[in-house]
Amino acid sequence: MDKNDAYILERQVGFVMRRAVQRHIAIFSALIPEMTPTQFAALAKLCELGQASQNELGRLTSMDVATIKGVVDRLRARQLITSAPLESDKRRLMLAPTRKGRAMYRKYAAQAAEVSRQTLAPLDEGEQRQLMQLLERII
Amino acid sequence: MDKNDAYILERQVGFVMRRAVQRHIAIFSALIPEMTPTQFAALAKLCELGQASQNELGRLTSMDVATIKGVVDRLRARQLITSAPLESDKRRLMLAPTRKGRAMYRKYAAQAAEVSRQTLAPLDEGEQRQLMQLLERII
DNA sequence: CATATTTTGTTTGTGTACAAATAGACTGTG
DNA sequence: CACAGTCTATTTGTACACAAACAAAATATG
Repeated sequence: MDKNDAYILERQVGFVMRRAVQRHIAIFSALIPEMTPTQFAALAKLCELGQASQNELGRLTSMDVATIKGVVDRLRARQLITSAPLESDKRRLMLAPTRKGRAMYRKYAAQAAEVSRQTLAPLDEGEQRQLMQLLERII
Repeated sequence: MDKNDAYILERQVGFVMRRAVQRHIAIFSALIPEMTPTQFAALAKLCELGQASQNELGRLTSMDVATIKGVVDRLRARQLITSAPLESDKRRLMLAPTRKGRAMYRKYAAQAAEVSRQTLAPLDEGEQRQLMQLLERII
């Protein structure tokens, strides 16, 4: 194996992305210690939609069925959302934010935007746009 | 709140990075089902170093003490690495890859590079370099 | 030299994340 | 209508990821 072919961990996208996510999560939990990024994502999406079934919410927030279940359980335990089986389709568990959940979302939406700003702070505006566009293309 | 100030989940760096990491991990586990990205990272770094203490390896692979312990335990259970307390510093647990571990690393190093290529495949070469540089700056 | 501090590793608890198996409810097609 | 296939949700098991608390060993400092 040539030296130029050497596998260098620090130069692999996966490794660099993992570290960038770690920093992002650290910023998030410093600014919003009350909940995790995942929980906030689910709550935010549910507030945007008004209501959604559990699987639906999972798909829209990129969480698989087992993951969204855990997130929903924890949000419900904190009374940020409610869940009720749907009459017209007894498989579905319809979710909706509670008043407390909507208040929580409103309270932290600006902070959550600030998390994004701080995460991207080392870059200028053009670079930030570039990074977002490049990331969106490798999803 | 103005419409332009609205919090849009899909436009937050954290969300986009999380999805990009999900795709990357899916590619990794399709190409290298025998181990996880994290395990491969630890094994690769240990093969590069020859030996290292557990905490040292954790720092170099960006895993905290609890995480690296679990990863090391699993690698050791599969006899890919060995661990032994160091005589000269009895706190330290010195790790080293086994012959089997080095063989595993050699076997999959090329595949791991291919994982990076496939992850970045939607981008041309210049864009790939750009993305890597931008990511490295937000770590 | 004695003790305060730091470092290494372990343990426990919580929270993603995904695979696979299961059960119940719906839908489409013959 | 029957029933095959699909969809929703749950459960179990494995694997990161981090915080906090702890013990033992090493180092620094007075």
